[in-house]
Amino acid sequence: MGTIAKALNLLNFFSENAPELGLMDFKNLSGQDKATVYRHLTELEANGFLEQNEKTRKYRLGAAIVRLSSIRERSFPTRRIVSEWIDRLAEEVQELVHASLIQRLEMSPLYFCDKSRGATRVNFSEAEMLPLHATASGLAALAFGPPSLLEKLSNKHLAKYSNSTPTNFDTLKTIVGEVHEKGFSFSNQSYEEDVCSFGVPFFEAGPYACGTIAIAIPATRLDSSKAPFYTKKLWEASKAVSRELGGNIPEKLENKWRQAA
Amino acid sequence: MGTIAKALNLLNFFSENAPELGLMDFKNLSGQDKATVYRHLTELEANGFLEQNEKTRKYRLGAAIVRLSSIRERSFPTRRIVSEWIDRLAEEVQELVHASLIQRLEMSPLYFCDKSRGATRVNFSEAEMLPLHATASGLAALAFGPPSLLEKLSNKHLAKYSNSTPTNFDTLKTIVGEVHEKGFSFSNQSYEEDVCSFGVPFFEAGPYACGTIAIAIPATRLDSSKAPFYTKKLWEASKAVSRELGGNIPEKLENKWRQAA
DNA sequence: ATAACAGGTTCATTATTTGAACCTTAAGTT
DNA sequence: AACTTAAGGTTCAAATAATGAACCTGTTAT
Repeated sequence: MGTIAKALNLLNFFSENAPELGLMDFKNLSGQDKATVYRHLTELEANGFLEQNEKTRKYRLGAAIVRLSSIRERSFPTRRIVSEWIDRLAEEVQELVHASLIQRLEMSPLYFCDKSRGATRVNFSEAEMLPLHATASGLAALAFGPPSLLEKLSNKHLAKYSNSTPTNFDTLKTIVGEVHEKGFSFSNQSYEEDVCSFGVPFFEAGPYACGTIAIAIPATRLDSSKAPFYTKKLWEASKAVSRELGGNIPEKLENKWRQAA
Repeated sequence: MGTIAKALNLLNFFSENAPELGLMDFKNLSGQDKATVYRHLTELEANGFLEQNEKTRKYRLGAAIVRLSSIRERSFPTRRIVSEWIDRLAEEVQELVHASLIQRLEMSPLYFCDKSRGATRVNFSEAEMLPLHATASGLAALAFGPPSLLEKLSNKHLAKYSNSTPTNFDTLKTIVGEVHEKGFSFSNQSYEEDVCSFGVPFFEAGPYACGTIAIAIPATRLDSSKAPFYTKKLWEASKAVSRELGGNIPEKLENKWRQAA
């Protein structure tokens, strides 16, 4: 891991629950030497990627990130477009809905909205990258994203998150094949115990998905008779999002959705 | 400049007009060796800060930036809060309004909205950092932000952007004193020829401003009798934004505003 | 066919990053 | 008031990672 990666990786320790971190937090979380971490933090701060609280000396994500994000969103307004439809979908299904983008061999959360009403709710963090092989999002990405994704997983270790996580590549391949066949993915507590989810891909340009939309539901609340309702709503949302992003649902997939609905 | 700074600096070449850049663009813009730039780009991409268009091989800002920005905004929703009031202010004054945050010795654009109707409009880029000594934003930051800002400028070269840019530190100090006295800043084409602007500080925590709000107007359209109207509207917006951010307008400043209005 | 150019790669050289140890400040304890 | 602890921050020789000239590859234009 090069210096740049080490420095950027420090930013990944922030989350909604940990919006401010001190030098020692970074040291412990990253396992790097204090001096190294300190220099990286200072350099990130000098470039506006971090800001330091003068009093507590803790660091928080900086203005440069908001500025760059804003530039990206003005040219590729993925998040704005996605968020509108996710909000609507969350309202309709009354459950947590999230959208994520394919980033290397993980899914990077882009937006989420939780309108669930039951006694329990799914814990979702925008800071946490999602694995491809263990989540409905990831499976939809593997089935409809660039084929190279699945290939690249073939020689990777598939981490076991729960009893139902597919850890064998051939099993995964079979599952992905089924997802491709059905036109949506389903995860039964394969990432987090007690959470089930449905996922569909969305498209920005070219024949392969750039991201996914998923509904996550506490397993105890899942009513399997509602599955067709969830998938139908996901398809509608994906079509809307893809259209607005200037993307096309591949013809074969769109036919599948039309027939099933 | 360390490796990290060199890599992060590459991200600053993006703008609304240049949302995608190729290897050679970065090489020319940064003046660095092609191999160096390439490795930096790859490392940024591996960490999600860039994405590469498979066909054109050009790079654009990546999903990680949007994700991190979203984490920051969920904990410190500066941009969301500011944007609401900027939109409203822009509607009221029918001119370009922007908010920027103090970042080191520059102002980092946070949000802007242009509702101007005249024949000309101010060209504003979210990608471009604003100098402290030559813009209304910067002067408001110098007058009401941390006093260390002005101190740090004392041994810096003050770049001359136009005939009316203050390039002498003592002149600048006098101007900043006047801004402090009046409770708002005014720039008469001191950054861009043909653009005048009014600026006020806003507050998040502590006694010093964290950012500024400014109205930018083509010089030819400026009606000086409207100055009291602009400053009054700016004060209202700053009070609203600061309140929502959990900040306080320092008592002396608030009194000044109350008397002038 | 060939030239021009952008993207991408290599490897010996060079310069930067690294980390153990040290310093400083603030808060809590005796 | 002296002591302890822990966090932030700094130093400098040693070690490692970054660098850039030259080279390769693929695409486009003539």
